[in-house]
Amino acid sequence: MPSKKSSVVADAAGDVWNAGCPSRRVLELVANKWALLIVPLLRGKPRRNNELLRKVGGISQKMLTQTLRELEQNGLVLREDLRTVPPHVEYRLSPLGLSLSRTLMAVDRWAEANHARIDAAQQAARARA
Amino acid sequence: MPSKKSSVVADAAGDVWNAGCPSRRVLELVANKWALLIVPLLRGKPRRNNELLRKVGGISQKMLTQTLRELEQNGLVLREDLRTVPPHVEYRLSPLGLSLSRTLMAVDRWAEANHARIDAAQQAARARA
DNA sequence: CAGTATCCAAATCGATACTG
DNA sequence: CAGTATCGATTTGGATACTG
Repeated sequence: MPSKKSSVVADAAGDVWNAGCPSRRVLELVANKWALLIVPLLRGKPRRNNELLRKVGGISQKMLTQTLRELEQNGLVLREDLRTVPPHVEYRLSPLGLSLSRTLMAVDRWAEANHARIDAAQQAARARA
Repeated sequence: MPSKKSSVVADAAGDVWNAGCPSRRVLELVANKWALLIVPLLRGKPRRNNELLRKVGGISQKMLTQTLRELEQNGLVLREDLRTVPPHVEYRLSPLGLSLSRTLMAVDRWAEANHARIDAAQQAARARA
């Protein structure tokens, strides 16, 4: 009989764990705090550059642009230039981006729900050390 | 009447979006590819250093140790030294880490399920540029 | 408003050599 | 086996100044 196909997580040969697999690129695209913050923020209404700059605490214009461009290049974010004067540009999620946003929102929520526990654990570790 | 308390995502003042909020630290802890790969790998059985080194494609000893220590310090991973000769050390998830692993697995799975779409979008973008 | 361009300090990370 | 220590190349990212 053929060996049972194990679940991806049980056996690491699966996919993202394999450097070089295309899914690893996607993981790296997503594994950064600005993407983790921006993508969920883009749900619902489209957002403008300055708006994002204000809402994403601590981000610089450089990183905002860079992250948005990267997300756009990978089909997650759509950029719409209304071609007005003064300029008005809107960013929103593509359907694919919307799908991703559900997953990333879960990460954000986990962070918010558990930061107290993490902080406590860190305190305890520091006390030990 | 009091203004309706908006959902965290609808209004960014919430939490992770606020630089300086403790939950942001948690986000940064998790927003890195090695954590995203290691935490889900630790589900089920405990894993050893060399085992992880092999399973997590592309990671170096340095990054493995560094990531494990960081996760340990924050209460997500438990390190057990069996104190044998030759050394035998096992890493496993704490209950908190197990909780996180469910969220992170979803990210990994999304990457695996959608990398073809992302690749296609990127191709298209390149063709355009 | 919505960016781009540039400089440069700091953080990241792999490779290598070494230890208990 | 399970690390630590160190060096140096690369990357990252903020600040600042400028553009259409």
